[in-house]
Amino acid sequence: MADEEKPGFVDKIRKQSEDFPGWYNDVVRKAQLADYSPVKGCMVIRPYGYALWENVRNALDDLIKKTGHENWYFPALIPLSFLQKEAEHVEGFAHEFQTVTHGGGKELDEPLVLRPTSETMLASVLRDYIQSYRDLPMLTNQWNNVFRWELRTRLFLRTREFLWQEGHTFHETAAEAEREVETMLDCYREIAEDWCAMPVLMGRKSESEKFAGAQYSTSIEAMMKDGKALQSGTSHYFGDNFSRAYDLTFTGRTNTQEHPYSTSWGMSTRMVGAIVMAHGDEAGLQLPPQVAPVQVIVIPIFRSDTERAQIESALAPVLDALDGEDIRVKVDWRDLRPGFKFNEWELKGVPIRLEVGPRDLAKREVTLVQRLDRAKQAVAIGDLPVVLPAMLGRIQGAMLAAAKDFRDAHTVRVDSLAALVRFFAESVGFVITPWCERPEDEAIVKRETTATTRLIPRGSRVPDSPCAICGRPATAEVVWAKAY
RNA sequence: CGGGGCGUAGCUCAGCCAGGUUAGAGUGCUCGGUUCGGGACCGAGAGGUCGGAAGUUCAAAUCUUCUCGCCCCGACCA
Repeated sequence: MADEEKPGFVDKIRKQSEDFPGWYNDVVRKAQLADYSPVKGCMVIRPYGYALWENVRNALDDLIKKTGHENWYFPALIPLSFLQKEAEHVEGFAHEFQTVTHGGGKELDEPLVLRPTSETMLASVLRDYIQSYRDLPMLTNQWNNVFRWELRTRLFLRTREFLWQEGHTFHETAAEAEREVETMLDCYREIAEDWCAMPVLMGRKSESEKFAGAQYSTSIEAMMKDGKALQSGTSHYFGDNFSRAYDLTFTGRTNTQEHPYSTSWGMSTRMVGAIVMAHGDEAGLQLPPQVAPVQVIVIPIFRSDTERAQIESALAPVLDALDGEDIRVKVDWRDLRPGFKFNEWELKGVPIRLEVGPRDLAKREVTLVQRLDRAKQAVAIGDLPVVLPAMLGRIQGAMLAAAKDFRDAHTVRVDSLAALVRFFAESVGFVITPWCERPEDEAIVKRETTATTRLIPRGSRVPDSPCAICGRPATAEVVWAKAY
């Protein structure tokens, strides 16, 4: 019998193995990450979920600044005409617009669109800020909310309003802009792997999957525990598409009018959903220590005020020391039975539980339990400032390794359409094939399997074998998956 | 927007097919007591426009029509 099935353990959520979407909803809501709101398609991000997002956000914000970018802020409302200048961009986004048509009780002369993304606003404003090659590169970022009229919404994964950062940069040369695209994709990989313990594939999107208005898009793709892919960050190369459409020019080194090359890149609150689906199990959420709002939950076990006082005084110096180690510790003093608290904090995914009661105190010890496998171990109180950071580090590493093993175990290479169809008929995961990059092939595969191309891995070589779908000469290796 | 499912207490649901006292259970919540190392137990209590509207009927949670919302699958998408 698995631990999860024993009486007494978390059983208030649907089973991940039987109903993955139901499990996901239960975990998000019962771990108090988010809830549905009175507004269709929009969610309330609750304190625990927001704290998780803040940890991801802060790590990414540091990286963004370290790589030379500055934060700023633009309006949430964009004049409709701004959005209509770049043909491909409008075509891609127009059906997702949510529009403000009235103000002060009167109809506006021009409708204002709630930003689905801010390329058009940036390009319009930057005409004033970019005059000379000396003003470049302009490396910017903004943290904001964006609005897209999604037909089918899911908490964190797809909502009509979501939080993200959108980076926008402008460069003198195409080569420099393309390096920027790579740099930021690397930042996203770092956030995903080193912070969220989520291994990702990196690479270029196919023509049909790219961002509307981009010359090409790149992304990181992670595998969720149901074998589906989740695009977890994107970095786009625009060439001079936007600067031409918005008549953005600068005076070059040879006194000629030139169009800057631009990029944009984004990572959103979707990452919270990714963490849930990449690490969660039958007992609920499982959080990587690096981003866990609470890394160590202390469950004091006592029956009398005297016992409580003894625990308090034993814990005080330890809590001070852990604070010095920057470990996020919380003591759950609530008047509830320990077993109840064990379950609740497991559901909420806290990496380490520290139990301390009379039996432990008698030996000057505490009991540590890892969320990962419920492994228990007694540790001398004085050793905690050394043991806990090391244990958190090991858990972080183990979670990344487990996620990578899972992905590898669900990744296959095939060389025919028949094999691809068979795989998705009876299995889940990533399939790598040679491909000729014709969109017709993507349409065929989508019709037969509902899977789509996720990306052409960075650094992958042109295969010798022909396209798995149509037999024409292959120009790339591509990863197929069912995607969120 | 197509297909399927569901709206009854904060949450999970029973009751509906075969209309009929004052609409129920578990859980959660409040109070009291006993408890406390894996979701305790006993007792008392609060909590409901049965999603909404119209219709049929002596009588509607239950039947009919319309409508709104939510979930799942698909199309669209971070």
